[in-house]
Amino acid sequence: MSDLSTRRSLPIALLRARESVMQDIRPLLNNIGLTEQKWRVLRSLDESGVVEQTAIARDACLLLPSLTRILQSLEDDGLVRRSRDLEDKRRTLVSITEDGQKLVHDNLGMADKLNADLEKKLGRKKLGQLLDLLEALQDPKG
Amino acid sequence: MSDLSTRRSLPIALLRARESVMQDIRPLLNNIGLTEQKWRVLRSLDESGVVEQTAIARDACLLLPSLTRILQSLEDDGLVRRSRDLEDKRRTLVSITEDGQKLVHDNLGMADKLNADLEKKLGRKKLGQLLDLLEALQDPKG
DNA sequence: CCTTATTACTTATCATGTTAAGTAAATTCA
DNA sequence: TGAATTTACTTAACATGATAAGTAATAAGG
Repeated sequence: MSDLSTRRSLPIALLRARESVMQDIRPLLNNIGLTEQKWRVLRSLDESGVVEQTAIARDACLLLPSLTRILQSLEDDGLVRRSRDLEDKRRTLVSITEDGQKLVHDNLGMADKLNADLEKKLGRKKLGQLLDLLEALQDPKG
Repeated sequence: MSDLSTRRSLPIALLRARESVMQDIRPLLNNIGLTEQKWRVLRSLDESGVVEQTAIARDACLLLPSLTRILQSLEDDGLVRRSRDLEDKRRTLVSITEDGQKLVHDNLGMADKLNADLEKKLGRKKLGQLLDLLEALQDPKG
C-alpha cells in the first residue's frame, strides 16, 4: 500500500496509475521488439497517414528530441519512411511502411484485449468517468 | 486538441494528464535545483524519518536503479545521509539532513499552493473522484 | 550445518525525458 | 526588400526509466 502522504497527491497518483497499467503492456510490446513509445508512434502513423513530426509528437505525447531519435531508429528498422516537405522545407513528412503496418495490424488485437480487460476491471462507467476527468485536467487555463 | 484515436486510450490519457500537471511544477522545482524525482524523495524522507531504500522507492514511485543514482547525488549535495543497517547488513538506512529539511520546508508552501490551484480548477469534488478512480485502478487483481 | 533460495541493493547498458542551444527555412514587419 | 521573428526541427548534455545481470547478506529447507 502507498504511503498516506503521497496517496492523495495527484502527480504521484497519476504516476502510480500509469505504472500499474503499463506493467501489463510493456512485456507484450517488448516481445515484438517495440518500446511503448515506438508503439505509440507507429499506431499514430498507421491512422494518420503522412504527417509532419510536430503532429506525431502531439499525438503520441512525446517531445521532439525524443521523437527525432525514435524515428531514426524506426527508419533504420524499415518501419517508417521520411521525406522533406517540398512546400515547406523545414518540415519532414513521415509515413509508415508496409512492414510497419503489418506489425501494427498483427498486434492491434492485443491492444484491444488489454483495453477490454481494463473496462472489465474498472467498469465501463468508471473508465469513462476517469477518461473524462483526465481530459478536464488538461483544459486550457485553470 | 488530441487526436481522436488516442484521446480515449487510458495509458496516453494518463501521460497527457501528468504532463499537463507537471508543466507548472517542473520550472519551480528547477529554480531550487531539484528535479521532480529528487523532490519526491526528499518529501518522503522528511515525513518518514529513517527508512530503507525499498520503502523510499515504493513511496516515491521510483525503480531501485534510479533511486540508487538519485540518493548518491542527494548525498553529494548534503541533503541526505546513508548508513548500513546493523540488524540487516543488506539494508541501507537513509535519512534527510537538516539542509534537506530546510529545503523541503522552505518550499512546502509552493506545493500546497499548486494543489490548491488544482482543486480550484477542477473542483474539490472532481479532484476527489479522480484520485479515487486512480487508486481503484491499482487495486490488486482485475 | 550446508546448500539453495530470497532479499536488498548496485552496476551496466540502452532508450527516453528534459532543457538548452543550434540550424535552416519561412514569415513578419518596418 | 532586408532585418528580426518565428517555426520545425536537430544536436548536445545530463537525468531518469527499464531490463538484466551481479553481489553480499539473510532466510529456508533438508
